[in-house]
Amino acid sequence: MARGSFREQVLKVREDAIVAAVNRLLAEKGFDLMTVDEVAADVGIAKASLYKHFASKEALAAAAMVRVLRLTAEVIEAQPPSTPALDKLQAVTRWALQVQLAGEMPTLPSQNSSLRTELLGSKAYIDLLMQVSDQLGAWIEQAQTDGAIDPAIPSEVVLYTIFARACDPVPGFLKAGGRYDDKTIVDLVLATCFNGLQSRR
Amino acid sequence: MARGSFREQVLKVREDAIVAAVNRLLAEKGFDLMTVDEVAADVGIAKASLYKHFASKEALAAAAMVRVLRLTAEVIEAQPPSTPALDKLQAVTRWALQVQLAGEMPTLPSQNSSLRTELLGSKAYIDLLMQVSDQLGAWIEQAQTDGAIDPAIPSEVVLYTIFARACDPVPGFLKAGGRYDDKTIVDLVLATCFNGLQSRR
DNA sequence: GTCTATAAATCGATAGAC
DNA sequence: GTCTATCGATTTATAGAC
Repeated sequence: MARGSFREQVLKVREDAIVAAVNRLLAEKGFDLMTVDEVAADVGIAKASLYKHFASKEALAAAAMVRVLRLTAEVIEAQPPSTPALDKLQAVTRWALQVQLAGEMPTLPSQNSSLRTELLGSKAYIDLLMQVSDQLGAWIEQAQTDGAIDPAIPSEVVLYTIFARACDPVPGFLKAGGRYDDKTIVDLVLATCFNGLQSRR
Repeated sequence: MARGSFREQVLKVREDAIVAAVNRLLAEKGFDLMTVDEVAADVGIAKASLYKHFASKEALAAAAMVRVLRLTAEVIEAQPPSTPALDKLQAVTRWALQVQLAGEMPTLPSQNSSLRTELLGSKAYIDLLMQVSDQLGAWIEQAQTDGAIDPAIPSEVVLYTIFARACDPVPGFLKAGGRYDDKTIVDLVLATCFNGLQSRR
């Protein structure tokens, strides 16, 4: 049992390294431009070895998405219960923007059908996605009850709008411009998202 | 001259058909998943003939982007001068959301470097991009002077935020949900963008 | 300029030895 | 499980006849 467990741990460490590499490459180049050869080279193993761990390129991407959803769930759970719902939502959104700005947010093309199939077939992915959505959804409705978030906006729209910050191109544009540091960019985008472009009087 | 002009017109019609097909395919599948074979089949000509009109796949994409920028410039010019700047900005943003929702907004991966090179090397693209940016930028600063748009937000951030509505995934998600018609979706996303998620009191 | 046919390169995936 | 070597399919791009 001890040797089996050790072996499993070695395996897990290697698979973690693979998923981390996939995560980085997905964030850098996206799914279509990421090649399995690159992933193998990045991890330092042969491509055939990689396919002993993951059945396909789509499975690699799904594993990276599960990883980032797990991190998201952890950030959600780390929010103090006494905090107002709006603040929790902003904190999670801020975290997502920071991850994206750090070049560590994997991005998937929603058009790719083979990828969609793989994701929808992954129980770990679906379960985590529902868990995250449910928790954020509860906060959204609480914030709307509080009057902090506009009750006229369907909670579904609020959820999608927050989710979309993870692949918002605006932070990248502002970073490329070089006029603002990361914290300022996050503050600007977060404020634009929650306050809107129009003046508040 | 007349025959030459006629020939040129025939050529132009064919090239317009090519660019329209590219535009549709870019909107549907994105640059990486769009193949030149598909474009040729869609237009109804051989692939080799296509390459007589455009030098590369990147050149095809650039032509589609020039097309949509031209349309954008037309929409901008069609705004009545007496309209308040904020209303003009909202009208243009609304138009972009409608085009995207209709599946006619070409989308390019900002990560692809060969594509970036092609776009930056296209004078027509750069000129139109600057023209559109300058006109929108002037309206943004006017709206900030009016107090309609928050003067605390750098105009650059406002511009990027409006530009980003052209590739916002939220309209597509809402459409896939099937609970709202196109006009409602546009209204919701537009309101979220300009008013923000938080309540206005 | 349009076609058929094919070159040239890339990439996902696998065979088979160790 | 890891490796080397390679298959098979796809895709961009071009050659050459008409």
